[in-house]
Amino acid sequence: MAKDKKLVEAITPMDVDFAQWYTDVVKKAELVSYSSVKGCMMMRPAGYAIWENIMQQLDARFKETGVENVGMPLFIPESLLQKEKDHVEGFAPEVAWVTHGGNEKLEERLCVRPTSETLFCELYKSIVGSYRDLPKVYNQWGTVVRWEKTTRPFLRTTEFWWQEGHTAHATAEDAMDRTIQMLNVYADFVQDVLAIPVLKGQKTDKEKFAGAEATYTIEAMMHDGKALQSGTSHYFGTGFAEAFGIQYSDKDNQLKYVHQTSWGLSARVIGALIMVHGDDSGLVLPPRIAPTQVMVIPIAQHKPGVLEKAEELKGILKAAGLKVKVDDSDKSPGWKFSEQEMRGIPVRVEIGPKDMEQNQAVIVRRDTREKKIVSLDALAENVKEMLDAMQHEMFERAKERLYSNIRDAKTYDEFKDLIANKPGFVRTMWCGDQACEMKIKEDTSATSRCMPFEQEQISDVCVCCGKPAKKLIYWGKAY
RNA sequence: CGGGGCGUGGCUCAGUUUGGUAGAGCGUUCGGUUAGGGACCGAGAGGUCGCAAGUUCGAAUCUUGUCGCCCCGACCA
Repeated sequence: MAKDKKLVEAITPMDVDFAQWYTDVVKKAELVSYSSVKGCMMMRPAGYAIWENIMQQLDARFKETGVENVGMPLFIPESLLQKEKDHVEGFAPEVAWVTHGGNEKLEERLCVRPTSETLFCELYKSIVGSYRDLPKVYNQWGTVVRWEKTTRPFLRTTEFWWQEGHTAHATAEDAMDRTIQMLNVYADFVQDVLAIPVLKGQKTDKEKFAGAEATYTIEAMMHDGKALQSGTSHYFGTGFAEAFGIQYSDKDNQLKYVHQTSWGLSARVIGALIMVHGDDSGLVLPPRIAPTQVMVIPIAQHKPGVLEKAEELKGILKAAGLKVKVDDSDKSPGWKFSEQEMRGIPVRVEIGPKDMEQNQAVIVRRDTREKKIVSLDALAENVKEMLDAMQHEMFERAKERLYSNIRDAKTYDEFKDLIANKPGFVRTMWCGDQACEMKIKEDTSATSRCMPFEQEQISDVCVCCGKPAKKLIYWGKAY
């Protein structure tokens, strides 16, 4: 067995420099390339295929709940953006403006959508008149632009891929139900498919979406203990409806404002996939999201029959419903192994002359590197079993890491010590006062992540000011 | 927007202190040998040194300006 370092010489080890490790993995797995516009990334086939799988599987889940897809404009007139006060204040600092069409200066400048609440409001105003028109549960897949100061592939880019759902309902209850329903869709998807455990809860007023009455979030913990907000669902009440005049005639013949929601999940979750599951050899993809689940690697492929056998195995595995490729490139086997590992392909099948003599193949699991010699007659069953075990154990491992890195603090000294010296989240009681939130951020650079739905009383007083506690809340350093 | 770093073949970089007309490794192309953890030999292709102005007989190197990127902080999915 060769020295391990040879396998990964191109990737900076996580422990040495986590940020550099992340960048290396993104590049070596060929997920993206940088474009000539700062913060705009070009998603390459390996990266886009992951996003395609996310879109397909999430979209299917949306549609089961009655979501309909639409396509909305890229541009928003300044006047439209400005209709909701909190919203425009929140987004104005980071929008890109179009001032010219061809050579003509525009009478009114247009912003490139940073999010599309205002556009959906414009649409709903024109198509909702009666309670019979409700609810409207629309979603769009697309990109938006936010002029970020600093950018990193997937985690924070100027233009990013996402979906944004926007709904209008007759009652506050219906809107709130939808808000929570979509948060649960996100949580289930991220946990079941991406194998990333999340904490569900509500954002504080300080952290909530510009224009929302309440924001709910799923928070994931990266390998370095930092938080990544991985999906959000907002309850708007009638704020936008009042600003945009979206009213309907109810059964009682009264004119009423609609109650709205919006919810979004972005390609940022690919960053979470990398930072939750990746290791020093590169990406590790959960089988359910991997664009290629099995790579068949022929050994000594020039020898008669080897390539043919590899293709035959691919056929068998495909017939069993798996996504399979054969690496028939003119590289050495060692190269191909490393390549498969960097790209995070869950299982590889090694097939060479020695195996063929014995009607067997070697199958290797990406996350644990567990090797198994299996009879070709039972190949598909064994590979499937391995994929299932991997999916399951990846989630369990991540969950174990998440919960073992959440610590309770009752006093402020304890809190500061934990934030400074331990990776992960800290759980405390909080008085609900924004002043304490600001002080904590000032003192420790940690921000509130969420107030979990399952509330407990772990102390009677706020960890910061000592006043009576109102909420159990998670804190952490965030991406 | 503050702090730090960096712009030289596709990539990573050396050369800049002391000015003399551009180099290495990797990749790539062709030919051959190899093959169970990043194989090897031989031959080739590929660069107005980020951009602009200046100093000089002569600038990758010195001066001034400018643009861009990366990393760390303040804000966001």
